[in-house]
Amino acid sequence: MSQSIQRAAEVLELVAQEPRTQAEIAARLGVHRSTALRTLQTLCDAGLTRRRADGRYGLGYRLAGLANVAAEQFDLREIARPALERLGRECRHTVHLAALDGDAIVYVDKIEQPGMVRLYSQIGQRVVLHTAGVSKAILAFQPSDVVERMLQGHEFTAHTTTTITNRPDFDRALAAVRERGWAEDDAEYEDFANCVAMPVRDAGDSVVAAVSITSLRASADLGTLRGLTPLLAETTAGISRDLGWRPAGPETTDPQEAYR
Amino acid sequence: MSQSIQRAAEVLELVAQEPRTQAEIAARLGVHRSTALRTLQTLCDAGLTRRRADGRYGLGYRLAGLANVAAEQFDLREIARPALERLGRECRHTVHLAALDGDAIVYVDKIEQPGMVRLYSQIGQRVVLHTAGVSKAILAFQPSDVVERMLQGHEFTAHTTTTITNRPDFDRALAAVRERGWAEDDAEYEDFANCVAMPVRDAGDSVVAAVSITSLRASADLGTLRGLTPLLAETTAGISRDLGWRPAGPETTDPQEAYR
DNA sequence: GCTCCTTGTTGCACCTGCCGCAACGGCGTG
DNA sequence: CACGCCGTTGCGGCAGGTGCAACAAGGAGC
Repeated sequence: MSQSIQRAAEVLELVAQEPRTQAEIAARLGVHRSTALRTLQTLCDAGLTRRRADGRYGLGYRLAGLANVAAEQFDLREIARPALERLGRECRHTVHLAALDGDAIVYVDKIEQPGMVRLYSQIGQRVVLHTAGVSKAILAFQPSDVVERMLQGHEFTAHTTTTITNRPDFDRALAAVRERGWAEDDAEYEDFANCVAMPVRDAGDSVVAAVSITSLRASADLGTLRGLTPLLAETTAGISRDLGWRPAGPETTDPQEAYR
Repeated sequence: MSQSIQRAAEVLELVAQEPRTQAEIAARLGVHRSTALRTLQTLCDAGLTRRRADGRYGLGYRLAGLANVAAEQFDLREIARPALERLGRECRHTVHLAALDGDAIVYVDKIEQPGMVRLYSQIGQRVVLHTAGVSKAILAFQPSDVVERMLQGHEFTAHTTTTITNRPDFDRALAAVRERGWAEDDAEYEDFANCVAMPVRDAGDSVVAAVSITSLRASADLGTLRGLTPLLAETTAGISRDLGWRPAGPETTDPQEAYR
C-alpha cells in the first residue's frame, strides 16, 4: 500500500540476510542510489538498521529490543514455549510452531538442536502453504471459505519430486490429514527433510496453530517420525489445554456444540 | 528524512509499548485515520506488526525472526554475552552493556535478575547521555571533538534532584571518571536506582562500550556498588581482551601511544 | 429490536514530499 | 595520481501519500 514503507521493509529483509553496501541495496530495490541512502538514513535514525564499522549496513540494535517486547505480546508463543522445549528434548529433532496470522500462516517459534543443520525456516516467515506439514495440519481443519481465501492465487510450485503440484491432490492430502489426525511433509520442499505435524486448538475449538517435528531424512525417515506422533499429540494437546481448549466429550462431537 | 518511514518506525515504537487501536495510533501520530490504517496495513504485510484477536495492533512475528538474525550480526554482543552473564550471576544485580553507535550510545544487551523490578532501559534504546553511568564511562574517554559533537544540542534535563543539569558540572564528572576509572549514576535518572559503570576498549585502545551494574537504592546503595568495581573491572577487562585489546605496559600510558 | 461506536474500505482531488539526476567532496585502494 | 565507492546537497517533476467523505459491517449496550 505504502511504497516507501514497503521498500523499508524490503531493506530490513535484505540486510537481515547479510550486511550489505548502499549500492547493493539500491540495485536490489531497483531504485536510485540516493533514494536507497535516504531510506537507510531514516531506518538508522530509528535504530532499525545501523552502519557497521566496515561501512556496510546491518540490522539495528533497536530490533533486539522490539523483539523482546514482541515476545511478551505473543501469548501463544509464551504459552507454548515450555511444551515445545520439552518436545525438543525428548525427540531430539527440530520443532516448529506455526500459527494462523490473518490470511497467512507464519512460523512463531522454533526449537533447534545443537549441532543440527539449520533449516530454511525463520520465525515470522510465511509458511509455504502446499508443502509444509504445519500448513496442512492447520488448513485441514479450517472452514472451506477460509481455505478458499488463503489458497486464492496460490501457486503450487514444484520444489522437489514429491511436491503436491495441484489443488485436487492437495485437497486429498487435507482429507487424509483429517482422517489420521496428523499431517506430513514427505520431502516436499527440500528433498533432504521431512516432517510430521499436528494441530493446536483454542478455547473455541478452532485450529489456530500447529506443531511439527522436522528431521533430515538421513537421520530419521518418515516412518521413524510417524512413531513420534504420540509424543507430538501429547504436546499439542497440552498447548491446546493451556489455550483453554477442552477435550470434546462424545456428545459434543456433533456440530450442535457450535451453539455453545 | 523520509516521512512515511519515520512514521512507520513511530508506529512500531507505539505498539511496542502496548497493543493499540487504529484510532489511537492515528491520534498519536497526528494523522488522518485512513493514513494510519494504510501504514498499518503495509507494516502488517511485512509482518512487522499484526492485528491481534482483540482488534488492536501489536508487534509482528517477523520482528522475532529479524532479531534472531540481528543478534548474530552484533559481534560485540556475541562476544560480551558470556562475561555479562557471569557478572550477573556473581553480583545479582541488573547488568547493562551499552555501545557507541554512530553519534549515539545505545543499550546493546541487558541481564536481568529474576524477581527484580524492571528498569526503564530497553535494548536498542538510546542512553540518556547526561545521567547514565555507561554514557559517562564512554564519553570520558572519547576525543573532545567526538564529545562535542555528541553533546551538541543536548538538553541537560533534570530528572531527579541529583541530575547533572549543566555542561561544566558534566565535564567535571567526566574528569572524575577518568581519574578513578569508573563512572557512577547517583540516582540521576530515577530516584530509586543507582549504578556504577566501566569502559570497554577495543583492539585500537578506543573506548567503544561500557558495562554497568544497576541496583535499586533499597537493595544496594552506591557504597555497596563501589565495592563491586573490582568484579566489574574484571568483566570489562575480559571483554576488552576478547575484542583484541592488549593491556598497556607502563611505557605506553603516555599519549605517545596514539601514534600506534 | 434499536442505536451508537469503531473499524475496514473505496474513490477522489490536492499537493506534499519522494524520486531521480547530477555534481561535488572525502576517503581508501591500486 | 587516478579510480571507485560513498555521503551530501540542490533542484524540478510527478508519483504517490494524504486528508476527506461516505458507506458497510460488526459489536456493545440498552
